[in-house]
Formats: sequence, structure tokens, C-alpha cells
Amino acid sequence: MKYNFRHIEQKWQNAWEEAGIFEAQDNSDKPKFYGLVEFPYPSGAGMHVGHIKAYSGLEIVARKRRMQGYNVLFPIGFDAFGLPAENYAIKTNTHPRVVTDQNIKHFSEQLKRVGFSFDWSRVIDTTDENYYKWTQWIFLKLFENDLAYRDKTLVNYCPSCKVVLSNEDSQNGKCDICGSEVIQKEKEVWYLRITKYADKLLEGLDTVDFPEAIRVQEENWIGKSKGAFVNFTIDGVDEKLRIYTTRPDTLFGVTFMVIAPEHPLIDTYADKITNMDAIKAYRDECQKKSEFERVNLVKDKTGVRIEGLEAVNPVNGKKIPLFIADYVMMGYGTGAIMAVPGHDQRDYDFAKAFGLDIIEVIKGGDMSVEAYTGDGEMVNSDFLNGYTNKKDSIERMIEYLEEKGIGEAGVQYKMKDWAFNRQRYWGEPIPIIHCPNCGMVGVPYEELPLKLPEVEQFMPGEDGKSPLAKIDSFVNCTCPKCGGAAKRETDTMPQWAGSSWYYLRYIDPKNDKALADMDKLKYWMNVDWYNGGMEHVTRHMIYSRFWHHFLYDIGAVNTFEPYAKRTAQGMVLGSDNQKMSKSKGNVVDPLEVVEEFGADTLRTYVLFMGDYGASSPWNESSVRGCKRFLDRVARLADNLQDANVSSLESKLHKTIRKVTNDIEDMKFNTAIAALMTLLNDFEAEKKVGRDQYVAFLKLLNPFAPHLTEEIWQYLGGEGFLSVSEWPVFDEAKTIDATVEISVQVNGKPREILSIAVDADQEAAEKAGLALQKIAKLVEGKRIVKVIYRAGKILNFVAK
RNA sequence: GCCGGCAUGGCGAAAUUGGCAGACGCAAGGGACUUAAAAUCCCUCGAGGUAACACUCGUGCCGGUUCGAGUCCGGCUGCCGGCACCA
Repeated sequence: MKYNFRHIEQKWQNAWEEAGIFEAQDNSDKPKFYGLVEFPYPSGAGMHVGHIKAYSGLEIVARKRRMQGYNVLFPIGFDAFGLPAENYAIKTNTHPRVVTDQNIKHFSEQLKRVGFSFDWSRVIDTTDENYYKWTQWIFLKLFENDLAYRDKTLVNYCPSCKVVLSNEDSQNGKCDICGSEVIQKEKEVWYLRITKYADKLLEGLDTVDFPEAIRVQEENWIGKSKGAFVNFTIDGVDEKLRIYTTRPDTLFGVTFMVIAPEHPLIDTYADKITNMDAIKAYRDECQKKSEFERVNLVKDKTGVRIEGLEAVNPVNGKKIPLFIADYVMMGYGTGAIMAVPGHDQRDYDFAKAFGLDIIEVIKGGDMSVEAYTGDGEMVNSDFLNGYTNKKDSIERMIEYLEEKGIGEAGVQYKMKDWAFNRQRYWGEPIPIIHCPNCGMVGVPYEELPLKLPEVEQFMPGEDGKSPLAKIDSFVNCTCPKCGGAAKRETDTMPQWAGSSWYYLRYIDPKNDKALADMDKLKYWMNVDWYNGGMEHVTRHMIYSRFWHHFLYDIGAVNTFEPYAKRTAQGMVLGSDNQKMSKSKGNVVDPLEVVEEFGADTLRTYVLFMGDYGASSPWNESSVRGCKRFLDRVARLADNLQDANVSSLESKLHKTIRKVTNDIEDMKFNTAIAALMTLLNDFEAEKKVGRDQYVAFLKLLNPFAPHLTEEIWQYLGGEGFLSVSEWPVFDEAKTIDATVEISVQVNGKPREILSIAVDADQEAAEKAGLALQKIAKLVEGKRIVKVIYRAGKILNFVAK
């Protein structure tokens, strides 16, 4: 048979869709499998081949599981709110709805032409009002449970996009969307109290199957630390200066204190401070800096001594100087630290820069060179002297602090509450009403969805307000509680909102009574396998796990954790080994590959190119190699015979085992290599048994579904190969009677020996020594030891 | 700086618990077929060495454990990702 992909792909895609063979059944006696891939943001640029690789992993697993008799839910949707559509709308004066619909259409076509076996009857779109109705519903629940609140704080602000950004959205001090420098601005913003779920998020990690690297990353993001709060005093005033430390046992080594430039203490005691001008100047300097500059660029320690105030170390009554410095953050701990220059490098650098005392309290380092952060015997520490175990000395000190009432044990998290709003149009309206009498009131549930109003202008207001603020008919409303005149919240939710619960909606995408029906949730949850990018492991994953934990607490879902298993794919790099990007001009469009080589070749290549979890560069010659492989598969269809070729049986069954196992381990590259090897073996024979060939086609089907369906039909097969039964290997046929083992002398491989797989050591030794080369090598030497591992090696240790 | 991960031919990469390094594919070279090209098929393909074998070296670098190390341990170097003056 000749493989003409242009003639067959559309045909089979239509046939599958008409037959609905990839639609999941809500009621089924089959075991269920819920495979989830991260739904795309439908950008104007369309998909690139990286998307294809990202979806192909679970695509193969889903197709294989269907053939193995599972009821498979493998859905797709679109995470369509977000700034690019809105920025494009501003530029071209096209409504984001129109742009988004176009992009979704384009993405859908691309996905369909690659032949993904998604259940298109369940497609979702986060910007659909029937979807965001439930995003708003979840927000109201969070609000009712005191997990959504407003607070005035310094926020990352992008002067170009005119929006407030979360830390996560402004990494490296640059706006994620436009790349401009982020500045600090005081603003009242919405927060979600994710920190309240910090411990649950940590606990949950013990109940799921995440790779170690992913688990560690999430743990580090949450960043739980154990330590102590200690109350220092300020000399001459009735004020406690509270600090947090992970090393309370170094308290006797404290020689100064540092507070964040924004610390309220400064304003409280402005009249006592004699160098307010210098302090204010330093403060202003810090305000200008983005968080990036503040924490990254400043290698030299800067700061200003607070003249007129002195702190007192509560454990020894010593007076110590007080500084402000930008290396201390208001947002972590208490915004103040005790400085132990002997045993913390940052404090050491600061002490050196300002000529401050350095006291050694842990033996083992050289105070004249650097801070010593290792373990050792406690010295210069009164009652702690002589302690050598860190844990004991910390415990003893906390005991002392609690006994004297000057401090107590405590924990801190690195994770901050989630800044949850945008001053933009293209997002879910926050369903809150501000009433002058009643304060903040939630929009009544029966009024959801609170629809995005039609607007003419998408430009944000100059003050960073949402475009919604300009629409009087939207803003003005009556308070649902008292009936008086009130105003609506005009901020919208961040893009993370819609993607925090979408996996639940796939289960029941059209439900208008609940986000999903509980019986259906009970059938489908958890997501059995979630695959996506490494870059989403800390943000999206933590946010959605937080929402899920909350939904579990209010009884809206039936499981504690949403994702039973998580894996991550590596990137597809450009042929120049660089990240694909428009500016580098190295982006590969999947449709172009489909046009030139066919969808099956594209699918096979993205998985054959290397380890699924690793990044590897695109190489068109290698794409051609995969095409060649499929051509040869098709040609072989004309070389069949009725009877199986017995010499191929063992090879076939080993391949069935390998492909079956490799797919579950996401080792797609070696699965494909095994299929190529088997094809080579097939071709080496003059004829191949029809059944043997069909088993091969089934193994290949998840990778190259169009071609294998076509060949199946060409051979007169009935029904779809895509839903036929997955081959099962016969264990007995995979066991060889004889094996080739390496015969070594002193650990060096010298010969190959063909021997019965179950030969005992005596027989192996005899056979080994019978080999001419081996006999020569051990001649005249004494064999001191023989190591034999049946089926593996035979090693003569000779002297 | 901290936390992860990685480092194997000209290239992408393989290699159960330590047991024949380089499967599979690409590129390259040679040959067959062809008026020619494409396509296809056959052979070679880590380095040195040899007529061919043999043999020696070889998985980023230095050392160790072991009969045996790409794999384990200690110490480096480089690259990628994440977090980042986190107290």
C-alpha cells in the first residue's frame, strides 16, 4: 500500500467524530481514566509544535487506555481571558470576544488536524458566561468564608499596562505581559488568603504521585520554616520590636537590628529620631526600586542607622544599634530582623560595610573571613555554652524565651497571599457590591453570572482603574442587603482564576445548577494523570490545589486533592537550540508540518525526538526519518501471509511488552524505537504473518492513528482500529531458551557466550573456559574467583 | 547565593537492581537501480591501531568503592530550570 497522508487524514478525523468514539461516557461499567492536559491560552499566533508535544504525551496514553478497555475522559478547552486579547483589542479596536472566538477557532482547527482524540463534546471556554458564572460562584464562597479580602499595600504596578501585578506575574521586576519595568505603588487590592491553606497544601503533597522535583519545588514555594518570634525592646520607650528567626539559639551573637524601610516604627517615633531626613531619603530611594532591583541588583549592602533609637537584646540587656536597610522585606516575617553577623552572610556583609561588632557564638569558622553557618559548639552564649547540637540549643532557647515571656516558637511561610484582581476589562467581573451602609456585599447567587458589560473603549483609566469603572450603568446598582444606592466592584479577576477549577467543569460542562454534579464528580474524580509544563508547577498548580482544598472544605467536591499524578514535558527548542520565539524566527507551525509530512509523522516525531521530560531541538531531517518509517510500514501491508512467521513471535511479544510499559512510563521515544526495530525485523523476513502485522499496527495506532486505520481498512478489517483491543503479550513467548552473555576476564569484556538461560555456574564456567580467547587469557594464571550472573555476565578474576 | 535537574559519537539520543557503552533515528561516505534526478535498496560509520583481526583508549574534570562504574560515593567545572538579601 502506498501511504498518501493527504488523502486519508481528513477522512478518518471525520469518521471518528461522526462515530463519537472518543466521547467519554458518564455511566459505564468500564474502569475510568481521566487524563488532563493544560488547556491552552488561544493566542493570536496560533499553536506551535511545543503545544503538540505537550498534548501528545497523554494523547498516546488516552488512546492506549481506550484500547485497553477504559472509559477515558480526555478533554480540551480554552483559557481565554487575559491581557493579550485585550491589548490586541485596544490596538485594532476589535472586541476581545471577536478576537478570542477567532483564535479559539484557529486553535481548534489545528488540534483537529493533528488528530488528537479529545472529547470535543465537552470543550470549555473560561470566557463563556455559563463557565465564569461558576468562577464567580467560587469567589463568592471564598468571600463568605473570609478568604477574600481587601487590603491597602504596596503592589507591583505596571505603568504601561496600568495594572497591578502579583509577584508571580512580575518576575524579574518586569511585567509578564509587556515587559516594562514594574514600580511599587500603594493601592487597595483583593487578596485570597492562600496562606491559610499552606499546611494543607503541604500535607496534600504526601497523598499524590508527583515526581520528586515537582514536589520539592512546590514545598519551596510554600517555604515553611520553623523558628521563634522574639520581642526586643527599644531603649527608653514602651515599644516591642518583634522579630522572627530560625536560629533563636544565636541570640547572644546579635550585635544590631535591621528593620524594613517601610516599617511603621519609624513613623511612630519620628520625633525621637534625629536623622529623619537621611531616613526619608533612603526610604524614597527604596520606593523607586522595583522589588527586582531591591532584592537582586544591590550586591553591596546599603542602609541607614536610625539615630536616637537603640534596641535592647532581651537575653542580655545589651544596647544595640538599629538600622533600616532594603535587604529586609516588610512582606516576610515581621519586617524586622535580629542581625547575627557571625553566622549569617548577609548580616556579616552589612556589619563589615558599617564597621559593626561580630561575635562568634558557634565554633568552627573564621570570623575574619566570613560568616560561619555550619554546626559547632556554642560559645559566648551564657546558658547555651557547650551545646553542640543545633536542635537542642534551639529548643533550650525557646524554652527560655517562653519562660521569661520574651518570645515563643513560631512558623513562617515564604508564600504570600494571592493578589487577586486586575484593573482590566477581559476578565471575570468580581461579584461584589460596595454599599455605603452595609460595606462589601456579595452579588446574590441567583444574579450570577454577573456579565461583562459591552464597552466601546478597552483602555484602562489613567489612574489604573478598570475600563468597567467608566460604565455608569454597570457601576451603579442597589445594595442587595439594604436596597440603597451602591456601586459595583469594577476590578476583574486574574487569568489564574478560570484555570483553577476547569478540570471540574469538564466532568459536567453544561450543568447550570452546580459547577459539576456530585454523582459525576464521584465517578470521575480525581484527575488520574495531569501533564503540563514545568513552569506551571508553582503558580497554576498551587492556586488550583488551593481552590480544590477549599471546595472540598465547603462540600462542593468529593476529594481532598485534585490531581492524583502529575508529569511535565520538556520544551521543543528551535533548530538553533534556542527557545522558540517569534523574534528569533525559529518557530515551527504544526500545520506546515502536517501539510508537508502529515499529522502522523508530526505526532511520531515530537515523541521520538528525545526524552519526553527533556528539551530537545527541532530537526527537520529527523522528521523526514519518521515519515520514512511510516512509508515502510504502509509498504509492508502488501507482503503478508496467513500463517505467522515463527521466528518473529518472540520479537513481537517482547515489543508488545516494551511498548505497553514504555507508554505508561512516558518513554515514548524508546517505544517508537522498539516499533522501528520490529519493523526492521519484519522486513528482514520475506513475508510477515497477517496477525503479527496487525498486532504491530495496533501498537503503532496511538502514534499514527490515521495511517493505521487506513491500512486496517485496506486489509479488510472491520470497525475502527482505534477502539480495537490492545495486544496482550504472552509471557512465555518473551523468554528465550538461550541468551548471549558477556564473558569477562578481570572485569574486561572479552567474548560473547551463547548459553542456556538457566545454566548453572558450573556449566557456565566450563563453557566460558572452553572459549579459545578466554582460555588464552587465563593461561598460566590462577583463577581466584568466578562471578556468574545467570543471563548477564561471567567474569573470571585471574592473577 | 539557595534548591532542583542535566552533561554519552558529526547530530537527536539509548542503556532493568552496577554487568557486551552508543539501541533507534538523522547526517555523512561508498555502492546498486536509473538516460538523469528523486524515491528505494545494500554496505561503512566513537578515536587510535591493523591488510584484516588482535589490542589500546573512550560516557564533562579529579579521586574513591567494586571482580566490574555512564550508573554508586567524595571533590570540582559547565549548562538548563525554579526561587531568590526569606531572617
